[in-house]
Amino acid sequence: MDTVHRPTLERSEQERVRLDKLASMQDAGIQAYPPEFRPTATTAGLHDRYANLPAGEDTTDIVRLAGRIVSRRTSGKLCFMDLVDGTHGRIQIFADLGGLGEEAFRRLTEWVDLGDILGVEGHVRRTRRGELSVQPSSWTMLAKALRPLPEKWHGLTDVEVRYRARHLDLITNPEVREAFIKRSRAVSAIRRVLDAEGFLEVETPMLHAIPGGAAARPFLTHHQALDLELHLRISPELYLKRLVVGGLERVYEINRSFRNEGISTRHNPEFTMIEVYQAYADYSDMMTLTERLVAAAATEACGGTRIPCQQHPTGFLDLTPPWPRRTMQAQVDLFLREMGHDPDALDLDARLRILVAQGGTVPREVTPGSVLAALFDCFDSRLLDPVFITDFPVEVSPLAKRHRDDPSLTERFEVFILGRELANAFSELNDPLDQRGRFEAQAAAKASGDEEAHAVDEDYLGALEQGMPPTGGLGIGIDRLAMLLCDAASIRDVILFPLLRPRA
RNA sequence: GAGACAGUAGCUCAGUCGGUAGAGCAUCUGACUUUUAAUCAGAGGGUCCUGGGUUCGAGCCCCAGCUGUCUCACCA
Repeated sequence: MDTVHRPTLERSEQERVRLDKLASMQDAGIQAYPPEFRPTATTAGLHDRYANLPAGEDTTDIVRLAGRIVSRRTSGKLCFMDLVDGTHGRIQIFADLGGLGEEAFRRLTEWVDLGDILGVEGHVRRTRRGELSVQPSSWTMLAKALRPLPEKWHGLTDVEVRYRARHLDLITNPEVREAFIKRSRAVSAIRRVLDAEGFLEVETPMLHAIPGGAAARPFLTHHQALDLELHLRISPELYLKRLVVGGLERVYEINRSFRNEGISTRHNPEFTMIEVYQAYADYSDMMTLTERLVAAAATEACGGTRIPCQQHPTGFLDLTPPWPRRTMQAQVDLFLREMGHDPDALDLDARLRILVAQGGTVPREVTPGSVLAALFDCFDSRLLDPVFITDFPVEVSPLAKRHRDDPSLTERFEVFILGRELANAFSELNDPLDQRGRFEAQAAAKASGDEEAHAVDEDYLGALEQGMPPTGGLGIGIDRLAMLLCDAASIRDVILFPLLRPRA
């Protein structure tokens, strides 16, 4: 923890040494933080360009290279350093007395510490031991590091410090950097697919007077000038559908949403979703869209749709479309049969008893639909391979359109992978009177103590009354998708700065 | 919100039965012009998470607190 929180006046021995070196540079009239250095090469670029340079071979090619010094080996009149840059290659700096001259070499060994950002200019060569190197004729301190790096072999392992001081984590642990690059690639692949299909990326408010679009406890905040209680959004859904009413027939938002709930390996209070709305589409269109988006993300981030996975018994996770589609009823029947029950012989009371025996949450209002959903929740963690669970009961789906063949169900699905919900989608409810009725049922639940129930949103109802075309809507958890692609056990491994309690 | 586990040098970690605080890397000094976890010799570096308690004596035992991790609950 000292790495993170140390009063600036209390310096460790190593920090005092570095401050002394800084002072010594300043005494010599040399800037430790100069304004400019233009590299002409990158570490990865040099490895590409000189891949075939034989060991022991020298070139006359002069390059300017900049990056962080992560390792150093001095040997009398030689000094080997490893320099790392943003392309995340590693190039050896082969500094010698002959190449630098006496003063520059002495200053190098005197002033340069592990962790400093250095610029070097020199020629490219490959050493007899086969290490591609730059032999500098000059060097420039670009940023003196006043704190030491974590240990070179074990790196930084203390998870608390890794999250609080993510910069150290990124410098030290290459796999961490790789994970965030994968996440970024996945998101840009999703953008490319949607942009190519004519979707418009939009931004909607994060400050909501009425939090809607999901069942969740919101964060509260306050606007001074308007003297207004506001909530951080729990979902952008209702605003996005207003845009569809307004004629923006294909929209999406990659959004940060906020839910005032517990923190776990699968939950961060602020998290990233993508929501997509497409007019004149329904939930089966959203299923194929989900498959396209996830496949594109996996291909871009991992090079394919079959990816390594420690949590899967086979060691792999196959995301290749198409994925099976199964109604919630059929899935629950499967579970019940696995337990030795005959689903057709179970009445509501019997199902309720099984629910209680399984340790499930008994719904506030016991109906066939709510018990079905509660039973499903008992077992959903078993769904490892991608599967669409479809046709949710209307009671638990206040924003989804009723099923065309069964008004007690909705045209809704969720995608489960590794026992976790990855996506949630439906044919959007565009019947304003039905929607009003659903809101009122939610409001009644809220009045009887359900803190997460939906409130009646008159502005949204007004928009629906204007007429929303039949629309398919889809939400995908980006953090959870990133977890899959990165084979990460914790959501904190794919969120750069997960929420932690502040240190005093 | 509940339980289990953890916190010792800049980093990674030992620390026996309660009896002077340890190692490796890093740092400092010295040697070395082909090293790459470089090597060799020497040195410095500690609020043992915090606060109480027990004890002649606490890194170690007890209590409380702080922070984190995991599991559970709520949820995506």
